[in-house]
Amino acid sequence: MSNRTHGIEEYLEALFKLQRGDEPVTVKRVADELSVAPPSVSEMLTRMRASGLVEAPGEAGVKLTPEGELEGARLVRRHRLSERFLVDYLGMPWDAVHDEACKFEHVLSPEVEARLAEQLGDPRTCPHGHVIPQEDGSLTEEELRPLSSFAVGESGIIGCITEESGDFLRYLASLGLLPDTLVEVESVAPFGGPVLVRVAGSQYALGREVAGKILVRA
Amino acid sequence: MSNRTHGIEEYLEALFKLQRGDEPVTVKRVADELSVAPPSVSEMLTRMRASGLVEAPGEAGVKLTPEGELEGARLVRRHRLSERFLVDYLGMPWDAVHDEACKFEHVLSPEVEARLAEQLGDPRTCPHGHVIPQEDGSLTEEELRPLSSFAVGESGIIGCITEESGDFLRYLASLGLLPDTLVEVESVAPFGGPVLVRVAGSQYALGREVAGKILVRA
DNA sequence: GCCGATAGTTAGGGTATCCTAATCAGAAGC
DNA sequence: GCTTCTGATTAGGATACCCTAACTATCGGC
Repeated sequence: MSNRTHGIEEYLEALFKLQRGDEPVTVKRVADELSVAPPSVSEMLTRMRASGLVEAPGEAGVKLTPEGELEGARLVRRHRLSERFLVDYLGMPWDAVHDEACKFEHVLSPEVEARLAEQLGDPRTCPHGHVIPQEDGSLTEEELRPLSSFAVGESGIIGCITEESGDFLRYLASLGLLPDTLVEVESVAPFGGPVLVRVAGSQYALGREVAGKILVRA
Repeated sequence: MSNRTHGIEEYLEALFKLQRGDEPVTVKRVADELSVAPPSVSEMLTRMRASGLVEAPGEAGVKLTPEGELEGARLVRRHRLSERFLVDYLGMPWDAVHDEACKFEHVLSPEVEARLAEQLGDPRTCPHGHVIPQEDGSLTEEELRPLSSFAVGESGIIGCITEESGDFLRYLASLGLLPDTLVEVESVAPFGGPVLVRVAGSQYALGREVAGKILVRA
C-alpha cells in the first residue's frame, strides 16, 4: 500500500477539516476547499475508497474511514506544528506561515515530526489558535463562539481565527486581535451592522463577517 | 514561467552536482544518478531546454544555462541547509538526514531558506562536510584528496564524505571517521589492499573503496 | 573497413491528476 | 405535477512524469 501521494494527502487533510464542521461533507464543498472542479473530487474519492481511506458512499455524504481519519489528523498536526516552527523558531510573521506550512506538512516523516514537536515544547495550538491533534489523531476542541454572536457587554479571550488569508490576518494583527487576547463587545449595530469591540484599551468597529471569523472562549 | 515542477528540481540538482565533477555529463550518467531510464532523461532535457534551463545540445554533453546553474546551486544549498537543521536543531543522526533533506529542499521558499540559514549561524558545510553554496549560487570548493591516494605517513583533516548511504555513514561514525577529524595513514597494502589508518589513537583497516570516499584536506 | 558495444532517441504505453462539456438525479418553486 | 436549479457523475481530453522495446549512430578493435 503506502499509496499516500501528494494529492491524496491534500484530500485527506481537507476531508478531515470539513468533517470537524457541522454541515455534511459534499463533493462540492471539497471541490471548493481545494479549488478544484467537482469531477476531480469524484474521481479522487473513488481512488481513496479503493485504498480504504474513505467510506463507501452512504447517507451522510463523504466520510473518512478510521484510517483516513487518522491520516488526516496527522497531516493537520504536521501542518500546525510547522506553523509553530515557522513562527517560533524562524520568526516568520503569523500571516505568512499558512502557505509555507501547506508545503511542509507533506515532507515531515514521523521521526522529524516527533522531534519537532519535542523541540517546540509540544505546543497545544498553532499560531492562529487552532488546537494541534495528538500523535494518535485525537483532537479535543475547545468550546468557542464566534465574536459575532456576542451580546453587548460580553467579553472573552480570543481562541482562534478561522481564516488563513494573509491580508485578513495582517488586519487583525494591526488591531491587536490575536489569540489569547481579551476582547469585549461594547455595542452591536442592528441589521448586520458592525460590532464595536474594545481590545487592549482601544475601540474598533468590525464588520459582522470579520467578527464571525474570530472565535472566542465562551 | 516559474515552471519549476518537483521533477525538474530533481534534475536541476543532479545536473548541478554532476557538472561539478570532471567527467562530461551524459544522459546515461544523469539517468543513473536519478535512477530513471535514459529516455526519461532525454524527454526531461527537452523540456528543460524549452524552459531555458539547459543549453541547446552542443559538444560537451549536457550543460545547464546560467539560470539552470543558479537554480541547481540553490537547491543544493537548501538541501545542505536542511541537513544542518536536521542535525543541529532536531538532533537527528547524520546518517539519516540525507533522505529527509531530499524532501525538504523542495519546500523551502527563499524567505524560509534565508531565515533558516541565519538561525543556524550561516553554516559553511553540511554535516557530511560538503560546502554549502551561497545565496547567489557561488560555491568555493576546497582542495581535497581521497584518503585512498595518501602515502604511508601522510595525514590530514577529513573534509567530506562522498556517499550518503546510511549504512556507510554509520560505519564511518562508529570508527570516528567524521569531518574535521585528523586521520593518518600508517600503511598501505599493495594490489588495492586495505589502508591502515590511525584516528583518535585507534587503528583501523579500511578497504580501498571506502578510503576513496573519504576526502581529506591536503 | 566491417562488427559489435554503448549511448541516445523515437515510438508506444501507463498512471495520477487536472480540466470542460454533457448528462443524470433529486429538491424546490409555482 | 412540471420546470428549473443544484449537485454528482460520465465522457473525453490534457499534462507531466515514468517505462520498455526498437532503432540509430558512433566509436574501438581487429
